[in-house]
Amino acid sequence: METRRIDPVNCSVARALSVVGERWSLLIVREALDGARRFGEFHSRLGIARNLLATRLETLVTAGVMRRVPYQEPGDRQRFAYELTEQGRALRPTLVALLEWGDTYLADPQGPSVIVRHRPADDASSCDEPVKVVLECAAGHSHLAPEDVCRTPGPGARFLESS
Amino acid sequence: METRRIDPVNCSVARALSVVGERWSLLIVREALDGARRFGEFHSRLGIARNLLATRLETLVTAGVMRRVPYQEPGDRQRFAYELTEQGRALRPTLVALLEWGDTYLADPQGPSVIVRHRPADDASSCDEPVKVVLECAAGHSHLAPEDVCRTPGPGARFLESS
DNA sequence: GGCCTGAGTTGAAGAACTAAACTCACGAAG
DNA sequence: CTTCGTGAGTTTAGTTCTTCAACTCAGGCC
Repeated sequence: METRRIDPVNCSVARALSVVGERWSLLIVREALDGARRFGEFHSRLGIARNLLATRLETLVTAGVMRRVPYQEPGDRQRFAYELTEQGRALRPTLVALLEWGDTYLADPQGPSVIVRHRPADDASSCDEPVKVVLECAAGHSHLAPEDVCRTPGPGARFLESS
Repeated sequence: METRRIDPVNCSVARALSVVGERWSLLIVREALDGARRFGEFHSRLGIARNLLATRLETLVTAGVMRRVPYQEPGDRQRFAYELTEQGRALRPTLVALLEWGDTYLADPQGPSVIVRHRPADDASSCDEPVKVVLECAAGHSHLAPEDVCRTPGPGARFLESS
């Protein structure tokens, strides 16, 4: 029998990248996690072209990563802001993983420009220690090395016959 | 005093994305983590255009994510294969995080097509339980929610005066 | 009314991506 | 020694995506 391979196109990584894999998407999400809400904030923080920002925000809203909400500053007309949905906030681990990778291998000589810290919103138990992303299995083994994990087919796997 | 904001361009996420943020880069790394080594393997698994694959592999090699190594099949001439460096393998947590996000929010109705399992290379302690990515702070608080972390300036931070 | 501001939209030029045909180096077959 | 087959790219032409700059649009303010 031929060895079977998991179809690499029917994969959540590919689907995830089709939503947040475009050039500015993850940076927009990062700024949103950091508190950006308005069109102009994203524009001036990132320096992204305005039309592209409009397109990206629309894509992210359509994908359910962000939400377009009306707001009104006193003495100003109604405008729209963009905020993350729960789905969007769930990208935090991905961004922390990328940040860590960048810090480790592409570091600024000065050191990292950003440190992610444990600081709950209610600030009651202000811990403030740096946060890392770790791989952990369901049996409780933690801090797995990249070599200690492998991909296996799941229930939705399609296969390709290797030719 | 004006509130100071961390310069969002001088950031490891942005630097990381400049290396692996292009359309196919992370999928190439994923296939490499799954054992792909040769030009044709990447090409047929991903369906990426050949010229683009050549360009991406060159970019990844230049960036230190992959390495070009000569190999020779018996009765064939010498060719080149591409394998991940340690820097490339370190992208595993990023890919697991993306996979998890995709599984959670963009799932195939059949269920996930890929499950990442704890299975060390030497297979001695074959645990095989599914692996997740978790946020953990240096004080040992684990399984932090996205809301429980925040970004703070590090030693290499540049600031922008908000205008 | 005329001016200002934030939030987009439009349009032209340049860069990136796709697809398919082409080249190249070698080993094997005749 | 000539031809054929194969893996690994390269070339080229066409399409799509990004960028940049200029323009529009709606309301508030003078």
